[in-house]
Amino acid sequence: MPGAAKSEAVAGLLPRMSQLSALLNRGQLFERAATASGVALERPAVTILVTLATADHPLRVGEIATRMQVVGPHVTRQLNTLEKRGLIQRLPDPEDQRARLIDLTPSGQRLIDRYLAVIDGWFATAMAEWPDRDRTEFVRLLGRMVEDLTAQLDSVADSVPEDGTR
Amino acid sequence: MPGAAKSEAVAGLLPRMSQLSALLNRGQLFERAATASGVALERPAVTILVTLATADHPLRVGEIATRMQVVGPHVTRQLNTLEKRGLIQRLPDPEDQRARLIDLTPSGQRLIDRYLAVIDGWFATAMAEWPDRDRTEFVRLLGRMVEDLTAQLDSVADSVPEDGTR
DNA sequence: TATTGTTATACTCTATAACTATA
DNA sequence: TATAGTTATAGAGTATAACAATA
Repeated sequence: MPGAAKSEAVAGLLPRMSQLSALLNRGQLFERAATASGVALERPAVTILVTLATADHPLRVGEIATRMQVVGPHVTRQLNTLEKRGLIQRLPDPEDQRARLIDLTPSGQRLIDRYLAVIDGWFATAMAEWPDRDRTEFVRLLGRMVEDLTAQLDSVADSVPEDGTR
Repeated sequence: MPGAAKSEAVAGLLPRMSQLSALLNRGQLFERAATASGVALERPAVTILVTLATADHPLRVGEIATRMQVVGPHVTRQLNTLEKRGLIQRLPDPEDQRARLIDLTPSGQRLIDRYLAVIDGWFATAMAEWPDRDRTEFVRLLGRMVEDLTAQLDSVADSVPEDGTR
């Protein structure tokens, strides 16, 4: 049987990941960072700005949705708000008249830079006592975990067609 | 200035953590595991069972809420469903007549064991190619990150009393 | 006919407010 | 008077359905 690793090693992984997730979603990481950086936007809107800032080039609506793992209409609604506030702009995509390229305005870039600076500062402080090597390793392993877990879930989805096993 | 670590090392941490969180919340880790293990419950209800299973002894309602980082009424509502289905039971707390101790029934224990076995199996498969050392390190560092980030956010909350800075 | 994005609507999850019982 | 839990209600976040425009 391939693919089965020691299960004892991974016991306790789900609770930890859930806690981390709760910290992001309800532990007010967002809320407090927004306050501390003077950002008066809802969480989903900020998430879009973070996605755009991380991409460093304009993204299509569909691409934003994929990266955020949400559906298109959700992105559209947030973009409407962000556009009204002058934080993003919808540009025509020269390669496809149906699509739009979403880009940060200078004002949007400044805002999200402030926000990310606060968060990164908190992360840095939280890990201040860590050995350098642990910091590097954690970022690396976290990235790999996201990749491998995504692939694993995709393969599960493929092998369980429609209605599930039962 | 104490507490400031290299910020370059932590750049990219937020996107990764967000992705992991999205995988848990919307990437259908839960939904697929529930299907694969034949668990017909909503996500919040399963989260409570996981919390109880991880604790290995009965918990008060308030303690469940704290561990899940949610408020009391949310827990109560889920418990009502779980009790009706015979998966948990409310026992009197001998030390305080106001409190109740929530415990898994044998049926609830079996159900959550099946569910956790599926998830742990997926985690193990996702990390099958990892060196043993990386697996261990990841679990350790993830645990420490949760601790340290929680402490950091608490200290931020303390230093920003009511209305925030601006 | 398939795809990109939008609008309108509905659902899931969690919080706040008001209350009861015990400390 | 404060605390543990419950009930009822409200809100935030995201999904599904129906549609328009371009490919």
